[in-house]
Amino acid sequence: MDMPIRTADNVDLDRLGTALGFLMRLAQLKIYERFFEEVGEHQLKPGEFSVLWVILNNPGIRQSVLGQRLMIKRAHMTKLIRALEDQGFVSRRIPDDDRRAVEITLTPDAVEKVRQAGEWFFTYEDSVGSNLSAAERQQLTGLMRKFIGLG
Amino acid sequence: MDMPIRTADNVDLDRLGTALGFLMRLAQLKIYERFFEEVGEHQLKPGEFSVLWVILNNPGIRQSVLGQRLMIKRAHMTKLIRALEDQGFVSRRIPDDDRRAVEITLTPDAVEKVRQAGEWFFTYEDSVGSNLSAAERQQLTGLMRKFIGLG
DNA sequence: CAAAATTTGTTTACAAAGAAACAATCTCCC
DNA sequence: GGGAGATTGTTTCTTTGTAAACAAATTTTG
Repeated sequence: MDMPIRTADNVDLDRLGTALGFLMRLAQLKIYERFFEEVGEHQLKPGEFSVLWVILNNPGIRQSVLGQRLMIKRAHMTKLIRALEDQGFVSRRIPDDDRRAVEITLTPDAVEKVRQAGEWFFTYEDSVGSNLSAAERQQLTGLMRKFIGLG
Repeated sequence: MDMPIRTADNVDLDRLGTALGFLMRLAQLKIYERFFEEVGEHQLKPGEFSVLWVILNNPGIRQSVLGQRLMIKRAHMTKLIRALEDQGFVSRRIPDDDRRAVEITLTPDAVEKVRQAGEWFFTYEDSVGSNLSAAERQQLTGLMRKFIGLG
């Protein structure tokens, strides 16, 4: 009878509780939070790592393409790349091909660093969704890929 | 041979392409982007709406509990609630019970507004994931709920 | 019961991300 | 070839969200 809600479990989300967009926002926040609890200050944040990983696997990729694939806006990408350049991770090159564009490559030093970062990053990623069964987890991954429009 | 990646579809994500955390970040960005394309400036942003919706369904809920459920940090919640109060959507009340806490309720005017906002909000939410079959979509919703630890 | 520790919310200072305006280059089409 | 329009990246300004230090109230504990 009109008792104020005192614990998060008692909160009635109503239709919000089955709204996909809402659920995904929650999921992402949860993953991000646990990432910092567990991986802590392992120097590279998820956003930075994903940028570096994609550059590792696609040397010479253009800034615009990188941004499209990772859904990072141009203005923000400029800042990210500059920061990574300042840290000596990447180098930029203007192709003769199209002198507006910028091609990004890992520096020789960074190649090994990023591979190593991949070790713990994917170890963490593999632990995401461990409250699901293996089958469910795989199903979820597949559905997410289809949802996004990958593969 | 060594041709720079020119289109997003050609980008090789390698293991990142099946990493759940990464996929969810992408999914959420995609949903958010489409939200603004389609719903545009329908006055209420997703974050604001979800706060108001939860207050509607849990009158007198405490700020801290609201934050826990929606994964919004205390500092940020303070700002959100104050903004909503300035717009006349919510009122705050200090319970005798615990004079540190704040109980939030919708103003009488806001109740109808939020119900109406629910109309278009959930219409949009229902359209999320329409590139999946109905069965897949339902499966995805269920897996997401389990993943998050709901229900 | 009183001091210590915890919880709740606010404030201030900062980081992450986006929007809009801009400059440079390139493409298209007459 | 030469302008109109599109693309690419940068800059500046604003929004959104977090972190850390704080104040007030509450709970715990010796």
